[in-house]
Amino acid sequence: MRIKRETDYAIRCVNYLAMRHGQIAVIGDISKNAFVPRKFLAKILQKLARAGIVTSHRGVKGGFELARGPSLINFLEVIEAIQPVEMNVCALDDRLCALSDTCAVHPVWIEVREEVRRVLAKRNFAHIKTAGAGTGTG
Amino acid sequence: MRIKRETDYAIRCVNYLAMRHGQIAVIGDISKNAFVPRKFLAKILQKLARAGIVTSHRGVKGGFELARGPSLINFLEVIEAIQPVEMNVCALDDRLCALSDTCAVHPVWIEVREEVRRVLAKRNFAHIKTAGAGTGTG
DNA sequence: TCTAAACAAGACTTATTTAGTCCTCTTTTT
DNA sequence: AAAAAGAGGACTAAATAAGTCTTGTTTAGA
Repeated sequence: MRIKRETDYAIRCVNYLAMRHGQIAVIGDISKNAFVPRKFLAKILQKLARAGIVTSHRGVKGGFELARGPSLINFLEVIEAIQPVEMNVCALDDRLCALSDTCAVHPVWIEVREEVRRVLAKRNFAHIKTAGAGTGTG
Repeated sequence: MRIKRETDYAIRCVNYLAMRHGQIAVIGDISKNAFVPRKFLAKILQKLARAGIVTSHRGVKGGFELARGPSLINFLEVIEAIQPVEMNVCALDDRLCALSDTCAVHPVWIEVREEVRRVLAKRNFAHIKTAGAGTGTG
């Protein structure tokens, strides 16, 4: 049970922007500092922008910045900007499992999913200790 | 972020054995009732047996049964018999990410992983309401 | 108003993982 | 010894993940 690499990249990217909150950063800059492949990062930033987590500026002097303060952005939203937190398919959408109606385990998956989402929602980007150099992968 | 189908099958399989705790069930029987492909289920049961969750009996009159009472088996162990709970790769093993040492996000993934594991460990197979017919998928 | 520096977006490609099947072997009861 | 189980490795196909490529649009500034 693992997040996608893309999601890890998104978290690191947001973390980098959080460290330089207030400044506009260009894709190439974020790419180098968060160690994310440039082209791939461009896609990720688009998703974060659509989710309202970052703001993009086009044109010469363009780039990206956080849409809000780091303390107002949590892990859950960043993750869900990239991929759903499902745990089990049925917990996200009953219709994806033919047996949900009668299944005794189904309600447990629903509960588990909600608890996990709460765990993720508790962490925001002001919580992260920017101790020293670190921007690296997790 | 999702468990594998195989893991879902394992949970349903253990749940079925929990419902008929005390009896030995044959693969074909479990397969029909838990709606898991027979050959695939055989593999899953091997993993559950190696993990000490079920006991296998070979030969004629053979089959499988729970190794302990349903209240003594939790979601986490069944899941981890099939796949690790990682969240992010680095949270399972630092060495899988070159940047773990300096990464500011790394410690957060470690915490999150432990909390998620606790959430899963809280659910055991006595907790599951076997209300009516239900054995279906989640 | 032209140009260069940015981002936007969809199509495409490749690698990896998942979800199984198949075949052969061993064990155990009758 | 025969038949009914499980054990285990090799193999395959489908799905998903991870990225690249190409072309287009926006904007600041000379």
